[in-house]
Amino acid sequence: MALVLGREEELLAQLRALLTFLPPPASPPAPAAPVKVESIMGTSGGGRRLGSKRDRDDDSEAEAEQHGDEPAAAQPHYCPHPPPPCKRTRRRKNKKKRQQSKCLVTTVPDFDGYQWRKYGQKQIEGAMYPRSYYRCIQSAKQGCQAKRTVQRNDDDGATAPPEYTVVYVAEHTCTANDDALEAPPVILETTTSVVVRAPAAHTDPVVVVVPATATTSAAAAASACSTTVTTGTESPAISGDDVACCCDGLLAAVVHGGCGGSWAPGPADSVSVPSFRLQEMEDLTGPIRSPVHVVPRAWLDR
DNA sequence: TTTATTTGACCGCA
DNA sequence: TGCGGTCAAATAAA
Repeated sequence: MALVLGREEELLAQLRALLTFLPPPASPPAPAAPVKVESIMGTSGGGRRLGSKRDRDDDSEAEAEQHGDEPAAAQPHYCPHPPPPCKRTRRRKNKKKRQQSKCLVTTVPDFDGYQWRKYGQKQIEGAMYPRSYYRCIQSAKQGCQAKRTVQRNDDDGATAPPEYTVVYVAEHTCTANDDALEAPPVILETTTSVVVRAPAAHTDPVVVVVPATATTSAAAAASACSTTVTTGTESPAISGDDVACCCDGLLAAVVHGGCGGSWAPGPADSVSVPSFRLQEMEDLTGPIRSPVHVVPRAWLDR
């Protein structure tokens, strides 16, 4: 028993460490701004210019205008009226130095409590799937520097649900979304149950993090999604038997990798989560949803 | 009209 | 020099 408690504490510590990039434990999670239920990349946008804007000379103006989106603090060296030595006066803010980052492998890349806006996508050398680049949706309003990249892990398509490697760069500096406290966020009301897949390839424990109110048992949590959490490039130190605990509104379950093989995919393993359903990730050919649909703790307490 | 996404070009770092 | 990250016009959806 003491052993289990110790593991819980260990898990808690790790979760907290991870969640420093996510909603702060003591304060309401930032998420929450009313989000659109549908923000599926594949259904909107899609425009693409034919010519290169950089062939034009009005870049400086556009750059200056664009600069308004970024916080002054984020660009301490930016001069509002610099002689444009080149077409791009605004230079990388976060490329020069490696920023602190955290890596997370998950089947639900959007399930992190924050809203993100995609600003780029790129096919990475040697990667089967393109990498998507997101920044915090509060970057414009509050100058939040948080960013993340989402890339589907290479697989032969045999694994389902697909796993994504999410790398968080820079901590959120945005405060809890005020709007979120004024109006409830829209929770995805997907009616599809989450089909549990046996993480056959996993030997590491699988950490599942879901809102505490979403399920009543760790097993359900584990069934809701499978998320392997890693910090940096290191494997989590989590090990051991199934553990369930509550962590600031989050219910976490650690499922030893060995149990994965015992999970048989199929309808029998579908789990319906009352009042909170995780969104089933669509096939990778589909878009990666940007907005996150998570119940802020403030809402849970109501 | 506003908002969000797509996507080729640009640019810095390794 | 190549790769990865970012920019921003174009464009579709809301």
